[in-house]
Amino acid sequence: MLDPLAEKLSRYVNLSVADRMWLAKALGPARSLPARADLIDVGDDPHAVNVILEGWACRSRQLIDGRRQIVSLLLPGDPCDPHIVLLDRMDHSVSALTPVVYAQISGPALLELMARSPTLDRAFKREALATVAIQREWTVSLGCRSGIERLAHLFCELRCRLAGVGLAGRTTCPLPLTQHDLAHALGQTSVHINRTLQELRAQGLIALRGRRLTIHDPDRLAEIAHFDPAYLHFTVGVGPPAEGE
Amino acid sequence: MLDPLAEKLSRYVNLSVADRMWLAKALGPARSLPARADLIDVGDDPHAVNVILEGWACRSRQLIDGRRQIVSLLLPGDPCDPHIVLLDRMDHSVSALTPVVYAQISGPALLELMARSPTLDRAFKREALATVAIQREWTVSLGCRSGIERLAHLFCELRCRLAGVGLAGRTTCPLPLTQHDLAHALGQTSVHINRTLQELRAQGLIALRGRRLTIHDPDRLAEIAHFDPAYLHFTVGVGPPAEGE
DNA sequence: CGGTTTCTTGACATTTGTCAAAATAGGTGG
DNA sequence: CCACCTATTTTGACAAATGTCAAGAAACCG
Repeated sequence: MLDPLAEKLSRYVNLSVADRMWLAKALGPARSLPARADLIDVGDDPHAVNVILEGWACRSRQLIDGRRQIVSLLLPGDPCDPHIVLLDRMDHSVSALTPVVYAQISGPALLELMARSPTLDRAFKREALATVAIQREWTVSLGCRSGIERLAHLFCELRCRLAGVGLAGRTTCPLPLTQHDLAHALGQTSVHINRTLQELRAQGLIALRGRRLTIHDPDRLAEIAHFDPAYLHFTVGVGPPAEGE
Repeated sequence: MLDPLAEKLSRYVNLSVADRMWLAKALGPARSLPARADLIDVGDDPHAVNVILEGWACRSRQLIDGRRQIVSLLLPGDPCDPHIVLLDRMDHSVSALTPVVYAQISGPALLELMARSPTLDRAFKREALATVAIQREWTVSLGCRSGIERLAHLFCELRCRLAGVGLAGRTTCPLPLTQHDLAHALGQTSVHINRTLQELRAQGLIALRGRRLTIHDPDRLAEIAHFDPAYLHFTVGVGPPAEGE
């Protein structure tokens, strides 16, 4: 998984060897961040696009009384809004949930990239559209799925997205989130998440141990979740399933 | 309100007269749609960008068991994802909540527009970023705001967005949604919305009659809602408040 | 091994949903 | 302008889902 970004963009377009090369060259040096640290904070002026290379991060917002909502999860290969550079002020923060390795693409480098390769241009645009679609799907989850459905849906989505960058098998993937994190992402209490997880386990649908998720019955889980992967817009087929880490 | 799109884009950049002209020329003929009709349905292949000129529409998703979630509201001036043309299949539908007048910008016309004017290019990109930011804020609302806070937040947001296209005053704006619509947008029951509305009225914060919202105490409403308009990213000031309709 | 984080449990409170019906408002044809 | 029909809003009684608080158990980390 040297280049999860290229891997991810490959789900949207067919990248040429040259595209991959340019992409690699546009990426700045790898940087590391410990868990819980911020990549960007609310109010910062974003000057580059961050790309997650290893580890998990999230976008989150905090209300003044302390309530916190994880608004989206960023997995390896995920760029943070290719056009974010156009904004003057972050309206949310991006922080590491696990230790994270990331790299930056500067604004000018990104522009050059997209000018040079129409394919990459198209890839970034599709990626952005898929990202909004995911955001919409989260809105649907929070708006009208029950506790158990939300959890099931999130698990289906995460497995799919990770599979898209070769980090998940058909029935298993890493899940380095605490129940507290899950609670913040799904708009519920960790206590309630805990009970819902037990329900899923009791029904023999999943196992979750040692930061790894195993889905025993993918079809039934997807059915419970009302999960339809169409919104991920993976137009180019996912490669051979690696039972990856 | 001849050109709500130009008005809206003016919140993100300073449009030149030429920009406005090109914009007007790129827009296809105005089309009308009765309330409840679909502009686009799930599964359709989007071939143009729809721009709302008059009336309100929404993006929504429906689960197989009938549950429905309004995922976002489209007001006059709102374009539906400038790059949507790149997708092959809609993952949600866009439908009219009131009678709607809209126009289309074809894919090629949009590309030409953005090639000709860097300002317009920038405007559409910022508009897209602001749209995602709104989607994120809805995620926050559904994830961690209570019934009364959600309603308050939505009202604050709608007034601001409408003011951005000259359709709202400082304390009043049209609100052509039924309580049923509000319920679908806020992930609650219409019965509960009804009770929450009464609570807001009882506290002397708002009035809502005849499809028009009046906010008696904007500051307190914003405070209750934890509303901070920063996420709308209106970087260019809103013009003189019209007590418009 | 000791300390910290994460997970689990129980009893209980609160919010929100459900169902069903009545009241009101709005729209249309006569 | 009235009468009637339909869509919307409002109410009440009750059920279900989820949150709160507090404490103990287990896992993880150095």
